[in-house]
Amino acid sequence: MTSSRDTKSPLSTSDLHAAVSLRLAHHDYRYTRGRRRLVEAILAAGQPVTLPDIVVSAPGLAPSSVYRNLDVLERSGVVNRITAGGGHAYFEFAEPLLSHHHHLVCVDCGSIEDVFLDDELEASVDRSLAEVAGRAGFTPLRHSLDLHGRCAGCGSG
Amino acid sequence: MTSSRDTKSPLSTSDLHAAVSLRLAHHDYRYTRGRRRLVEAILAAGQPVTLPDIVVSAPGLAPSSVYRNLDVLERSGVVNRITAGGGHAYFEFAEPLLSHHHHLVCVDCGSIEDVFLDDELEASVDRSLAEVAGRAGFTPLRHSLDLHGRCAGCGSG
DNA sequence: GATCATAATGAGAGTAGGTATCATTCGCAC
DNA sequence: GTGCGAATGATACCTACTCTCATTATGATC
Repeated sequence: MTSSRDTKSPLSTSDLHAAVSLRLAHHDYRYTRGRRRLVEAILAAGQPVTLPDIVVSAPGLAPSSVYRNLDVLERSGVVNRITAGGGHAYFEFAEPLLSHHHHLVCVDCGSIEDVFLDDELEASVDRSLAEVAGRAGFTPLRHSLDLHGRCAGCGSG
Repeated sequence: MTSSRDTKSPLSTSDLHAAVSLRLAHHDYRYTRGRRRLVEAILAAGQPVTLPDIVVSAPGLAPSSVYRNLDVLERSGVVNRITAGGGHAYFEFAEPLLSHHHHLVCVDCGSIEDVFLDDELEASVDRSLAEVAGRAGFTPLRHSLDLHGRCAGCGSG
């Protein structure tokens, strides 16, 4: 909302817009008003959001355009799509725009929360994954490490 | 295909059926002929499969019943649903029926391959996740650690 | 083994998240 | 300002999946 920094993002808001603009330009996309509003809606949420979340928080945006632009942003490496099953896909900023992190996925309500692990663990995970990937002739791009369980709201049932 | 053991599964085929039967019974479900054929189709595949995979490999099974029974098997803890985005969901046996493992997910063709990491790394991952989960009031059930990239077939393009 | 209550089946209709279409509008280069 | 290609948005469409319901199978009891 203000210029104060969220600890999760390594970029200031204006740097974020600059980075998004650069990435879009690199793929011959324009950073239009609608796309800027979309980026700001995702930023304002501060956590992974669904299409309904976005449309509700930014009522001027047409759903069809939001779907198309989320796809454009994903192709450009601006956002990541998180498909946790069930209902809608979730979207959040991709890695260099948001620090590397993981998710607490609630199996009851489907909500997704970001969490951060220490670098040492990340390094050993990457090392191990690179090893098994190499064995399978697989070219690694990124890993996803998510914890599935019940969020504080849904209780331990 | 035969009675020889796949290193990925800790159970023999007959033990698998017994375990499935037990889990279904525990949820007041019957282990019918159709469900047995479904379990055998997943077993024969030896890797995560989609609904079309199953229907093609076991043509007698009606899609609507397969969908329903995959849901029953999932509720009973027999299979896990893997939603990697894109098209169909993938299914494979759940943890105690299949050794704990992770996935190489191809971002091009969507194929999913199982890989196994050493226990020490798994333990430190669980430890770290339990820590951040506790901080968020989150009750952990299981973790998913998948590597996204390009499979040997799709190349490093 | 026959009976019976109940669960499972399967064909088809229905739902929902997401995509494609296309006429209109906008953005940027000149 | 003009012109051209890209972006927009309303709507139609697609498809993965679920629901419905009449029929059939299952297994517990006798």
